Parts: sequence; C-alpha cells; structure tokens
Amino acid sequence: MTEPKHLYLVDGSGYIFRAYHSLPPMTRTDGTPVNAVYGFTAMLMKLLADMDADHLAVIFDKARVSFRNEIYPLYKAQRPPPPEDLIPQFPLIREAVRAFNVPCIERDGFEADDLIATYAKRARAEGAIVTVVSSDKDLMQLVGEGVALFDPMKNRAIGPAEVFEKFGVAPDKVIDVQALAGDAVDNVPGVPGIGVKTAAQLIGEYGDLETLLARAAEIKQPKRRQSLLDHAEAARISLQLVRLRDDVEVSETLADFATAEPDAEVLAGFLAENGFRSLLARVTAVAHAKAGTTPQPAAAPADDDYVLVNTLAELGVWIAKARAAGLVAIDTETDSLKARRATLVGVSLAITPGRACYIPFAHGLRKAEGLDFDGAAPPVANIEDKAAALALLGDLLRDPGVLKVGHNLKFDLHVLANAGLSDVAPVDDTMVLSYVLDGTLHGHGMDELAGLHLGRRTITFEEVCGKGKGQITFDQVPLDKAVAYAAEDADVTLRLYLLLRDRLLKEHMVRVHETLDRPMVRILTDMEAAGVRVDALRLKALSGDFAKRMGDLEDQIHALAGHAFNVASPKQLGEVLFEEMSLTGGKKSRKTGAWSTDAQVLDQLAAEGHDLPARVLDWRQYAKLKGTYTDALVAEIDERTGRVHTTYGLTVTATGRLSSNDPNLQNIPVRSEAGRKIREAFIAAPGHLLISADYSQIELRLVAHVAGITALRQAFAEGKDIHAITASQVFGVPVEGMDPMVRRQAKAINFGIIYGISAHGLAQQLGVGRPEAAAFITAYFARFPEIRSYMETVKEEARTVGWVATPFGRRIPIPGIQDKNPAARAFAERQAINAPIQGGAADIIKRAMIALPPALEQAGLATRMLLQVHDELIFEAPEAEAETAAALVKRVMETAVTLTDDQGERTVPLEVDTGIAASWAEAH
DNA sequence: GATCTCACG
DNA sequence: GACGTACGTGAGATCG
Repeated sequence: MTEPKHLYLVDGSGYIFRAYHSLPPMTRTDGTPVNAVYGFTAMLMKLLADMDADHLAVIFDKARVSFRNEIYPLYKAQRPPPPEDLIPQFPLIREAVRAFNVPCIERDGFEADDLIATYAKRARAEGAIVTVVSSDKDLMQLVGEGVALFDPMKNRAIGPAEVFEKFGVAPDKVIDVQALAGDAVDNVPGVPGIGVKTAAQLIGEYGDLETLLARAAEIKQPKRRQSLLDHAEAARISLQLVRLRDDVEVSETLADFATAEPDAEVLAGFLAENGFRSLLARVTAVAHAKAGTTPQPAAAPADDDYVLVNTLAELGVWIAKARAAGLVAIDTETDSLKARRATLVGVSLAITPGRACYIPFAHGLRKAEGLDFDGAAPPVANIEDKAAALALLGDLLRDPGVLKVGHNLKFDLHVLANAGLSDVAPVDDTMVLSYVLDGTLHGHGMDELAGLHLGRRTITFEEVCGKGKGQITFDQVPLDKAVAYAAEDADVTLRLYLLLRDRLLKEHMVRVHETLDRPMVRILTDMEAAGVRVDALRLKALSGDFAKRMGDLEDQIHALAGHAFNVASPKQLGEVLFEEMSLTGGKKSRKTGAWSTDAQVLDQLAAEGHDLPARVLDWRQYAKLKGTYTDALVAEIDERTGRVHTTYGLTVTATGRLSSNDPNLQNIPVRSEAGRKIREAFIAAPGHLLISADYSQIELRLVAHVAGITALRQAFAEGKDIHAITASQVFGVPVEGMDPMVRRQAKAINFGIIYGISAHGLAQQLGVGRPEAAAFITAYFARFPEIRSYMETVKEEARTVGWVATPFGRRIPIPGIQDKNPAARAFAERQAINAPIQGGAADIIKRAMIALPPALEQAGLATRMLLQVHDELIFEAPEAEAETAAALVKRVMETAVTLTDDQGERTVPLEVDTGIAASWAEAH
C-alpha cells in the first residue's frame, strides 16, 4: 500500500494581507514598496521547508467582484481598497510564487476560497489528502475527512474539534451558523440580533437553516421569532454568500500541482532583484546542502581568485595579460561620489572571469598622517612607486589594441582624468549595454545586474564602508576587504560584458549600441568636464531681489488671510482657501483627500477675481526660481573651474533621451520673464561667446516621417508654418490673416498628436469641452488620415512584441500594454505612440553630438560642446570663430541623419536655428 | 520617504 | 458604462 498523495492549498491573498500588516514599510532601491513581498516570500519559504506535501498550489483572489455580488451587490462592498503601497506588490508576489516554481492560481469571478474548495474536492476524489493553509474562518466549512486546515498564523492544525470550538457546531453546519450570524466585515447580512452563540444553539436544536426558518414560528422568544420571520430571505441569501463553491470549472488536475525544484537562477534572480539578501543567502545555503557541497558565502564563490597587486612587477604581469587578451574590465575606487573631485584610491582589473586584481593607490594615507608606527611595518601596502604605476596603467588605458570595459565608465573616466590619466580608449560600458538591451525594464546598477544575470549577490558598498554617519571612505577600508569588494566589481563587469555583448548580437542591437549610445560615453564625459560658466554675482543679486518680492507678497497674503501661515505648505494653503475663505472650485485629490492648490486651480480662482490665490501664484514663482535655481546654482559652482558641471544620465529615460542631474541643467527657466533672468547668468568664458543651436519642430517632423503624413511632409519640405497649416486644414481657415488663437489651438493639437492624443487631455489643455476637443481630433484625423493607421500599427506592435522601436532601431519596452486595467492600458498605448517620436528625436541629436566634436576639430576650431537640452545644443566658442562654428554646427546637425522612405527618398528635412551671444538667454 | 508642485523639452 | 488621462524628466519644500 502506498502513502496517499498530500496536497497543500495555500490561501495566497490571506498571506499577502498578513505579511503587509505585520511588517514595517520596506522599499527596493528603485523605490518599489516590498514589505508584503518580503513577508510573503519568507512565509512561503518557511512553508516549503516545513511541509511534507508532494503537491502544492497557491491560490489568489483575482478581482474585487465575484459571482456573490450578483446575488447580493453589497457583498464586501464597504471593504476599503487595498493600501496604495500594497497595490504594486500584488504582481511581485505572483512573481515570487512562480520563482519558487509553485503553481499560482486565480480566476475571474471567484474568490480564492471557492477555488480552494474546488481543488480540495477534486483532490479528495483522486484519493489525496488535503491541507488548506489559511487563517480564514470561512474555510472551516471544508474541514472533514481527509481535509484539514492549517493556521500558519498560530502554527496549528484545525480539525473538527477546533471548528466546534469556534462555531459551536460540526464543520458541515458552519455555513448555517454563518448565514444566521452574518458578518459585518464582509457585509453578509445574517439575521439581526443573532450572533454565533445563538446561531449555534438554534442550528443544534433544529438541524439546519431551512428547517429552522420553516419552523421559526415555534420559537418562544418573541423578538428572536419576529427577527427570524422578518429576515428569512436575508438568511437564505447569506447562506448562498458563505457557502463556498466547490464546482468551479477548472482545468488543472492534481498532477499539475506536483511539487518541483525551483530553477536556482530564476529564484536567485528574483530575490536579488528585490533586495532580499538574507533570503537569498538562505536559498543558496540550502542549495549547497542539497548538492552536498560546502556552503560558501554567496558573495565570494570558491573559484574566484582575487588578488592584491602592489608591486610594479606584478602590475606589469597583469598589464601584459590584458594586452594579450585585448580586453580588460576596469573599476576605480575613490573617496567621493562626486567623480570630478574624487581622488583615485585604487584600481581593479579583470581579464578572465573569476580572476581579478586590486591595485591600492591611496589607502590609509590620511589616517597614517602624524602617526608613529614605531618602526613597525605600516598598516597598509599601497602600490610601490605610484607615479611609475600610473604611467604603466596609462599606457594600457591608451593602448588602441585593448578594449577597456567599465560599469558606468563615465565616472571612472573622470576619476582617472583627475589622476592624470586621460585619453582612455577604446572603451565600452556594461551599464549602457544593459540599457540598450532592456531599457527601463529594470535598473542598471551593478549589484542589480549581477543578481539578475549572474545569480550572484555582490558585496555592497555599505557592507564595506557602513552607512549613515559612521560611513567611512574607501581609502579607510582594510586591504583584504578592499580587494574582495573592488576585484569583484571588475570581475562582475567582465562577466556582464561577455554576457551582454552576446545578447547584443543575438538581439540585433549592435547597431544601436555602436552608433548611438556607446560613443556618447566619451562625448558626455567631455561635456561634463567642460561645465558652463555661471555669473555668481548676478545670481546672488537675483536671489536678493526674489527674496524681497517674496517677503512683500507673503505679508500681503497673510493680511488677506487674516493670519500668518506657511505659504509654501499646500496643506495650509488649501485650508485657508477652501475652508476659512470658503472659496469654491476646489478639487480634492483622490489619493489623500487633500485640497489641490496647483497652478491650474489657483489660476481659476485668480481669474474669478480673488486676490490671495493670485499673490500665491506670484510668490510660488519667486520661491521656485530662488530655491531651485538662483541659490542652488550658486552653490553648484565648482571653485576650481568657476563653472557648473552637471552629470548626464545615459541610462535613465524610457525613450532614449538623456537626463541631467546634480544640478539639472535641462530645466533652466525660459518661459517666464523672471525665469529668463536666470538664463542671463549662463555666460561664456572671457573672450568667448555661447552658441545655441536647436532643432526646429523635430518631434513633429518625426511624426510626419514615421506616420507617413504626406501633407505634413510637404509642408515641412516647403518650409511652411506647420501650426498654421494644421489650423488651416483642421478648421478650414486660410493661413493668410489667421487668428493667433486659432493657430494656438492647432499647436496644442499637434502637441497632442505627439503625446498620443486623448479628447480629455486636449480639452483640458485648450480649456474647451470634451466633445469639442473630440471634434478637433476627428477633423485632424480626416485631414491627415495616415496618423490613425500609425497609431493603430504602433499599438499593435507593442501588444505583440511588448516593445516599440524608433526609426533607428532603439527598442522601447511598453510593459503596461497588456494590462487588464483599461486606464493603465490606455496610458501604455499613449506611451507606445509617443516613444518612437520622442526616442527618434533623441537618437538624431545623439548622432549629431557624436559627429560634432571631430567635425569641429577637423575644421581647426576650438569651439566646445557644453550642454544638451533634448533638442538644443550649447557651445562655447572663441569670439573670433563663433560665426564659423555656428555655421558648421548647423550643417552637421541638419545632416546628422537623413530621414528617408522605403525608396530612399528624403521624407522631411531637418532644420536648425542658431544664435550667438554672450549669454544663454540672448543666444537662444 | 511619500506627496505636491513646478521648472524644462 | 467605468476606468483616469495628454509624453518624457529632476528638484525642493512640507509633513508624517
């Protein structure tokens, strides 16, 4: 006789809420909340370790609406929606289940409990015994021969005795008791005045609910009798609500739930991606134990060979090996996150996977100063003859026959340049490779990629240097730890490079990487190093001016309110406007219920003649300009160069654009008069001028190109005013003598097209009714019919392959396109429409940026490229050559790419406007 | 750390 | 008929 099969059915939804409420908020490095994911994963791991089952499935509730709502619409109706920070965790939790290779079940229209009842019944029919894992009392009705309940919360089994203890009846009568007693939480009505105690007593006496209702007239207590007579129907409905369906049509059989070992890589990848280090360590320990191998710390597999190099002879050997291989992965360690002002503390190199070295240059120096080692050996052993070592390293870094690969190499290039090692070439960057391949599907930090692709948990910087106040700089790290950390980074970089380069080929992304993103590493490094001159005195003067205006406005605002309050607090402002002053037209945000006080709301109130909101708008403008620009920019001026140096993000945006941070120089004010004053402080070095060169209407040109809109193409080819042409087509008015308001509306429609138009969005932008906006769109589609098929095609593309592409082949994942939430799907569709356009424009300016520095140099010009603002480039030119340089820049930008159709014919020309002046404000 | 607001293309 | 809205970023101030 064989043992009966044993099936575990886990109530996944119950697990989720318990995990969520029992753990403090936790977030992943990308900000995604994961406390419930963590708790759920930990509980699932514990269950897998403890249980004796050979079959297992986790069951989830799918939607908030089930067949019970058809019986009784109020069922579970007053239940609050799940907390905001729990919602993004639901899909991750399903991913967790799959990562453990456990079946993950849900079905529309049914609650998890119904599915559990169904599978339990089927498994019993196949002779298996069943354990239902849940703390939910509603599942107690299933307890019986071969079906037990296990409460993971109290860690105890629940059999008939425990059910009787809870409901005062046997399991098969539980639903009769529940139907009578009702349930306030789930909105099961029950019979008023009857609780579990009374219900159990009545069912004990009459046998079941139907008999009780039929004989209700016999009951002695008058109130109870009347309530039963009055609410018999409610009791019957309640019975239907609490009785679990065990006849759901399901396709899975018991065999489908047979337990199987998880794929170690998938599981490790999931745990690493979510930052669950302790769980990852436990999993690897278990895997080693099962394989009979000695558990190794996951961070340092036994076959990794990381060594310290501190003699010139040893360094020479590594450099010779790198030359022979033609490839070396490199990583620098420093004492600061600000690459341009960081000191080179050490360098690590890797040439073959699993082997790497670390060369310390500046460990322990500061601490050793003034210390007397009493003749003993110094506590650190930096490389001997630092200058000679740097020279050797420099030769390798400049060797055209050796590819240098880094992760976020821009950072290392700054550090090396600071140490006197410049002109590093050729180079490649694993962070950029990862971005080209996967876009924003995941982050591109080394730790994350190591977990994802190598199933490996790397030593983190925090583990080596600590965090918060007690954090030390890398030069203070003992050498053994420094070697383990730094050498691993070079090793991981090399391994990632080999893996991602392979994927690049297989996934046909070589061209995008080679012609667009890889060359940008060098270009951006140079732009960041160049910086831009900013007139500190002028900004300080502006700051004082803004402060005074703010002070005056604040006084007026307080006087109008009748009391002082913090104008910068949207909360306090909302209360003043909409509660104290009882102004109408306020909106409360759906999420927090707070009054909205954004510019749109305040504008409306100001237009109605209210003074206070108008003053707040002014105050806000000055507060923004002062806080974000004048004060912040002055603080960002590098004292050594007298200039401001941004950092460009090459692997940040969804579409292929750059981003700019610390400080962001891509959002310097220009739209308002006061804002433009800040641009006046961006100036050229003495004897120089700034050149601004911006693509005219580049995104609309891309629309005309990708959507094949003949009329628009022709208008661009003829150099027409594109918004006026649009207005004339859509509204049927002549271009000559056109009302500027009509042109303005057409311009908004054109922007709408770029953004993946919606009637609501356009209506809001134009301040017209939605039907009117919808009519505009209809008219636009009628005049430019190609746009409609473009939109359909691109959405279809996104649906079938999960991504869309720019005209140059860059892939942009659209993960939400299959979302079952219509709003989320519509959002993804607009992204799909916009991405090839925004991304195509980003590709074009990258091509220009790559072509420009060599073009300028070949022309014998000393003009330098300083800034990029999506469709604009800023250069600094010696006065004497500015005109020549501007002409060259214009030509190179306009010819950076040629947009052609299938026949190789140009579709739309590119046009660049240039300006030359002493300040950015005037040049633009 | 989340939220709101606002600067840019 | 409901969903929840124009696309893409980064930063500062408030507040729990």
